[in-house]
Amino acid sequence: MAKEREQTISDAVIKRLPIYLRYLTYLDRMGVRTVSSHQMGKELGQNPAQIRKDLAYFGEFGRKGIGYEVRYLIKKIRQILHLDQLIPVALVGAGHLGTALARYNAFQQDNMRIVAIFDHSPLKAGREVDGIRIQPMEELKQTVKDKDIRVGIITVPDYAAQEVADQLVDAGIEAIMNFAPTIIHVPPNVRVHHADLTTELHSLAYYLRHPEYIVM
Amino acid sequence: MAKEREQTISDAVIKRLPIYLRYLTYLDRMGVRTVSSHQMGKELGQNPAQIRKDLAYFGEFGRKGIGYEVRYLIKKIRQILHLDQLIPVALVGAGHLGTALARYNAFQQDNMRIVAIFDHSPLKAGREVDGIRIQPMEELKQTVKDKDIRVGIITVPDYAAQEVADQLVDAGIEAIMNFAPTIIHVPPNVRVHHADLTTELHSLAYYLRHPEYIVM
DNA sequence: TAGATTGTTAATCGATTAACAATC
DNA sequence: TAGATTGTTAATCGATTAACAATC
Repeated sequence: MAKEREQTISDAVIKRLPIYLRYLTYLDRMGVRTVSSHQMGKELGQNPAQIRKDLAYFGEFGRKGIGYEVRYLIKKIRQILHLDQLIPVALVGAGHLGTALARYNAFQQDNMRIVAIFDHSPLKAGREVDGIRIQPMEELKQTVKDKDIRVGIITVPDYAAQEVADQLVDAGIEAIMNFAPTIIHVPPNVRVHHADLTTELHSLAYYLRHPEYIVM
Repeated sequence: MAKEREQTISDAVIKRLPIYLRYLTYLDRMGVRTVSSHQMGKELGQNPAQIRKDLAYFGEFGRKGIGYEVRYLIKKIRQILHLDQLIPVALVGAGHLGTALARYNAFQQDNMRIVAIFDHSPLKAGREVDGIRIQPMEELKQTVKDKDIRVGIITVPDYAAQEVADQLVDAGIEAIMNFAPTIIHVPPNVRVHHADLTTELHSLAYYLRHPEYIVM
């Protein structure tokens, strides 16, 4: 039933799946059993055809005339995203942002679990964040191996980000989420997502009304 | 010289401008005077033609045969993004993530300045974060008016996000950056950017190698 | 001058949306 | 049965890239 012929699927599609998943999880909590692409599209601000097409890349999950069974679709999307298995995550950089993310509940959900925290500063090593001991950078490689860590989150200052990325790659990490405000370069077999908080905020400024100009 | 005929410019273009700006600022700090679209593209992983085209929407900033003057281009991009004026920002939700962002240096740069922090909890009201007093929600509307606040950052839990968004809109805010893991709905004259930390992380899982399947 | 690089038009590529037969 | 809704193909739309004349 499911198409296992993985034609490469575009990033845009993959980025939407977790959004669908989140809404479906909400519906499930509300006790809703089935949902149509139309309903989902309305709530999420997306074209229903797009939602159907996105899902259809991976199989036939719906029923004509009925819609999608919420629980079943949740299960399927979790499978597609590999969120049906526990994914151990390492966080590097125990500053304000790093510790906030480690404590951030929404972040610790859905089987992605921060299981190790590293920091460059000897002052921080030994402290705990949410029950996880902060380790020195020297222990990164071994810990990644021991705990089977597959994803790294970078929350160090920009000037240190590339060096940390190199170390994560060297330790055998498969994917990196970078919160440092700089572009990092990694080999093609490692996936990087840039969570660009600053650029996101700055692009917002463009859309402000500008009363100081007379616009006509 | 600059085209003031604002054909609507696509979001994709606007989102790239702060990335250019950041790199140019770095170059300036390094003492670099001019840069070509080719150089920029190489560093930022982007097609040079795209960079030239993006910039050309707003004017002729480069010189044929030479490239772009770094300082001049910085100035121009800052103008385009309205970052040449101080933009007062309010942050709502003084939890872990909120306080971390308020203290986050990269966030307090480039004329976007968090000038007020609000929290629902009476326990938090009165405390300070980085010299800014946490105010109760009741004071939001008046403070937004008094301090001419134009942008709101939402860092409350998901279930509270829509309510906070409504209050920000009611107070006359022009743009919202939403960190709560949920979609919020606002009138069309208000701009919302979703900083979707969780979905970003979850989509990363898709790209992990999956040794448990035999892929052929 | 020769080489480099812009700004811009044209070509390509990819993503979104519309439409509809199939069917619950 | 009639109405609803999927999965999918075709049409549209938009964004990216290539190419090149202009020119520093």
